[in-house]
Amino acid sequence: MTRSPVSSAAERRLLSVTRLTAEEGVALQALAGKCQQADTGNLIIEQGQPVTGMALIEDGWAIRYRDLENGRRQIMDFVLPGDLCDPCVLIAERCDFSVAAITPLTYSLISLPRLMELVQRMPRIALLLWWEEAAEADRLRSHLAAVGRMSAYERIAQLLIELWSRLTAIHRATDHSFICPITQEMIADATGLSTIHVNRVLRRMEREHLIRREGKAYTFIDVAHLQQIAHAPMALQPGRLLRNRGR
Amino acid sequence: MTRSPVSSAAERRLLSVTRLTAEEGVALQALAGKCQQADTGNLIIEQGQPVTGMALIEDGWAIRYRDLENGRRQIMDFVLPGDLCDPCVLIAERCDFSVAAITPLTYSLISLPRLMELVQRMPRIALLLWWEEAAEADRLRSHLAAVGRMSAYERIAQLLIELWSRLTAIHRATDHSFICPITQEMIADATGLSTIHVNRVLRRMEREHLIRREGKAYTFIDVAHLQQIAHAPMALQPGRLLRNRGR
DNA sequence: CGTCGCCTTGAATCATGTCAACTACAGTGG
DNA sequence: CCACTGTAGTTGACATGATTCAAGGCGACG
Repeated sequence: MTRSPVSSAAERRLLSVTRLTAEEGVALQALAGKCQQADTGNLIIEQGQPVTGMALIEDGWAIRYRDLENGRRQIMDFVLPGDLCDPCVLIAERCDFSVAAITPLTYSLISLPRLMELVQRMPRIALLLWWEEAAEADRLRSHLAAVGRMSAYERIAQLLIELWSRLTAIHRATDHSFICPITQEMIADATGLSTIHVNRVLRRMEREHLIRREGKAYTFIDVAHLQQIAHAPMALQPGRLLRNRGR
Repeated sequence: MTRSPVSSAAERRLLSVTRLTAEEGVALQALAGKCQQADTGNLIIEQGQPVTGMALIEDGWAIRYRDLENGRRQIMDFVLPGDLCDPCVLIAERCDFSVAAITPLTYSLISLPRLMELVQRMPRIALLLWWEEAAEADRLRSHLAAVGRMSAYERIAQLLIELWSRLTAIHRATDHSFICPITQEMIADATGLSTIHVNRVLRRMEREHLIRREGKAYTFIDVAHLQQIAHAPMALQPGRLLRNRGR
């Protein structure tokens, strides 16, 4: 198997076990060729539509969600810079969820044929995508456990901790502060609560000196306590196949 | 790429887009070599432990779940005959969930090294596993949406419909009846409800002539209505890479 | 024939949802 | 500059779905 810049970028990504770094993002993006913009509210992927490619988020936030009847909505997770938007693209005919930008978004789109060709040439890329899929399943399980079995207070603490640690991994959180461009309604749709109750819980956390908020800026005053409330789990670690990168 | 019985079994599975048939199970099991038994309550996979192999369920039921503090528990999904237990094995160092038999269980275990070797030889196997992973993620998303945004009534209807259609796919449900060896406590842990409330909802469904129950046997009296209540989504369909099986 | 797991039911309680009203602020057009 | 509009956040009063507590039933099994 020959080495190419892309392969090494992917492998570095595996090594770091975090989201893609900006550098790696650029490398993969170079491969993809096309770079696109989306405005707040634009759909990147639409529930039920055939998927045409895979998106690598360069900058900005998106949500992955599903619309139910009655206008109900469940947010599966938040898509951050460096995230691969839908690795399932290679595997499934059409997605069962939508992805929408919630801030202005920069992303590069890798078309399906291009991606398939790449995967044929470098099977390790498929492993990377699979790992991405597994990591998402991992987050889904944590999320499910939270929504199914934890109190509103715990769920929201967990969401805040998760966002903070993911942002820290991509160096978008300084110290114990981060900019979080999501509305309380989105927190509600992610945690399975009502908007109003989310507000009450956030205010309670402020009253209890766990967090501070100024507009979209969140600051953790007592991280340890917050983590304890959230019963914060560890993130998925890569296994042998991805770790031993021998020839 | 050479053809082997295993490869063709796997491909048939892809074609059928359902769980593995008994025949295919036997084929893969032959490959695996070891066949094992587990009693009700035995752990197949333990949360946090390094994974040593992948299990293909031959017969019996299991649950995939996570234990939280306070004795709370979230059941992620039910593992049925023909299911591959943890494809994530190739990808992740250790699982973030447990799998426990809830009936006497027959399964074949494919050890990790064996599996890795097989995947090297036949990359399409990796795609199959990946697809399995994607299908599970799909079920997780439906499950999350149900727990986060649907009423107890809807959630339980959805669970019943899901089990019924999965059992139908492997020919373990006749007509509108099936044997469902799960306790109401498990339904509660899967749907994020209390045991008592699960009971009330089930009784209500009986009163409303939606279902009938005799011990572990469930019968749907009004499937259409039940599906409507459940807002039953379609299951994941495989995409191009798996569908076009050209050379 | 006692014990244990599972199911069932009623009454009281609680967490969370709903409704309604109000504030704050940003954008927009006159 | 103002009036207007819309979106997001905040708060109280009240409603309700779901939980908890408590008690009992029923069948399986040693």
